Amino acid sequence: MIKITLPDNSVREFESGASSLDVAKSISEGLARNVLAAEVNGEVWDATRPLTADSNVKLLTWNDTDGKSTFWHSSAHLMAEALEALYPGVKLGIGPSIENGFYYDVDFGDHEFSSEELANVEKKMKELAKQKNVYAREDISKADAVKYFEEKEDPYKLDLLEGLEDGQITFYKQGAFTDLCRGPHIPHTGFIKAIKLMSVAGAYWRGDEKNKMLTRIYGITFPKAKELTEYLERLEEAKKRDHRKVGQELDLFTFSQRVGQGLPLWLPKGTTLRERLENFLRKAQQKAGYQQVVTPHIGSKDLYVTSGHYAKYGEDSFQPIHTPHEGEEYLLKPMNCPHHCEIYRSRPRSYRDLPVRLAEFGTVYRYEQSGELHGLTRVRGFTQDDAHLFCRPDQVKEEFGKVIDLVLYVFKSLGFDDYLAQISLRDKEDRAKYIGKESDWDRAEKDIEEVAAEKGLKTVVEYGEAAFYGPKLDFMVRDALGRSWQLGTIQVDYQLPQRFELEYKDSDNSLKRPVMIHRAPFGSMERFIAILIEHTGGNFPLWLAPEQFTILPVSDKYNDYAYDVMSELEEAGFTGTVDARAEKIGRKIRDAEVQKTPYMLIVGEKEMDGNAVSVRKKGEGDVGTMSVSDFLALFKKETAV
RNA sequence: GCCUCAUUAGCUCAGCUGGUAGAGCAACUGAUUUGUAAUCAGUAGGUCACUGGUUCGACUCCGGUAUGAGGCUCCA
Repeated sequence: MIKITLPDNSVREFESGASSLDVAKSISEGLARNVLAAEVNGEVWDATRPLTADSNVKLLTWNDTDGKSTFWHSSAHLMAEALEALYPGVKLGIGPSIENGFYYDVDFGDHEFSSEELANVEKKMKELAKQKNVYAREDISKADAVKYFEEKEDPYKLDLLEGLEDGQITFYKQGAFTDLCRGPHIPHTGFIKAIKLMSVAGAYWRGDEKNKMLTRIYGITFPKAKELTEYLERLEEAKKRDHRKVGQELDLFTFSQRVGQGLPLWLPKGTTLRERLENFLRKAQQKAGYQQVVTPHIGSKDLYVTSGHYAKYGEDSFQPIHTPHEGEEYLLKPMNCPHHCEIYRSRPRSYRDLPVRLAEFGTVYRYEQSGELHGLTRVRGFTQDDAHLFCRPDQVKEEFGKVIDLVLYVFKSLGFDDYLAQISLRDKEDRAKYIGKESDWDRAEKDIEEVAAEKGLKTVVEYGEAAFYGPKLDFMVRDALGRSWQLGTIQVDYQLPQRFELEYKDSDNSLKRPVMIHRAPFGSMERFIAILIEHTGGNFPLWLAPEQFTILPVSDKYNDYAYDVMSELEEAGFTGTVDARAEKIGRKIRDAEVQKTPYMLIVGEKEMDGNAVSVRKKGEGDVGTMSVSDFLALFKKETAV
């Protein structure tokens, strides 16, 4: 007999060889019907795999992340089975689960697989799912595995096998399909009730562009049809909120072929939104002791040779601009830090001056591969809400902590409540891609980890995600649709101060080297606004809305009064317009609603006589008539950040 | 940059297997003076992304280029 300990610490006894599924059955049949996999001593196993020793068992269902990923991984196998049935001779690459569903990379040989064929594959999958084929695990020797795939002439699986050790290789079989797979899998295909193949895309074998391009088929599956419907509805909602679409509808920004790809043009309303955000941050930074600076959009090539960026990115950047006669070379600035370093150097600094905090909404230009460009989230010219903090080594932790406070204040003010801090450290093996002294790195990495812990941040550590000059703390926020975005970043840097020979006179009269902290709470204005648009669906908080109110006169007899009210509101610092068109009030309301204007003020006979406005709130409707001064008070209260 | 797909009026989209284009909204003109989500009528607007080719004839078929979309790779 073996002892199985469940998460609630209860212990049950079973005969050796019983499976997690048997454990589930002993609790309830209903549970057994929903068990997809089990976590056995911290490792995810097939629910059907025999337990042969005392173990801690956690049963995994659809509600567990690992349960879901097992479900989707098994779905990938199901799709592979359908593909083999429909397209004999296809070669299979890898088929993992992903955040939303799964994919399988397939080599169709000469056949060009088109998205129109997806429905057919889906049908076959449904057919196979109904057969409730069991996913069977089998240990196999490396030699036998190689033999199997040699006979099948599958170069990709053979490639994978090369990296595996004998004795650790398993096959999984369901129905007529056998795959090299570590597992685990759900008990049988019958669990997969709702299937949707989403799209087809190209993907290089092993993600290396030197390798052959395979056809990647994305799909998603669910244990219930209703969940698939809900998922598709969420996708629809995301599509509706796409910042590229909303940006066009609300006249925020545009692109022009003539200007160039990846170079956004900000329209008046978008500019207002952007300036409101900048002013908000400027104010917060002023309070936190930052000083605003302005630097040019280009800089001598030498500046970037000094910073080390030219060596690393020169080839993959916009190429230098040459002066006509002197043969000088300038680069469009890809970042602001070198310029800020020179500002630091502009005069001798004392230890009493530090920290020096230089902030700039600095526009930078980076050559991004054409295929990478995407709306406002990935562009070639963008503005960073940048700042560089020059401090003494003993101030690093405190300064870093203050930056965290600022970033969190920004998130809170803008309604991003769900976030995670990612500590980005060096790659554990490949150290060649980083510059600077080992001891500096060690210290910086340690500082970041400590401050994050002291601030009580929810963190994850990612190795290999550091910048080439130092470790980072990146904030990942989750938006209203549950999608995760990387926003603000804070980076510790010992390298640039050294390369630029930055110094300060310490209390003992010796020259010391300051430490730099790079930080950007928004990241870039462009990207942040894109995320904000999708987070809010274009329904910006009142204090950010480009047009905060529209005054709607019932007829042109009241236009003069409408303009009077507008002046009064504008004088109080708010922005809006009068819709003076010869349209009916219903039409004016509709247009203001479509433009997502937060407040509509309807004025006619009554209002003019009483120096009042009828207030209509977007999405809510009529909220009654009030005097202009009462409305102003309400407005002021609501725009306070 | 690579793979796949797309590009028709300012916007959203029709246009069957080749016979040079159409709607709704927007714009403009006129009428209407309007009370909480679209007033009516008229006018104008397109080298069908660009560029080669096949054809008696190309929006339609084929090649190239540009731009966009979904991926891959990349991201100071």
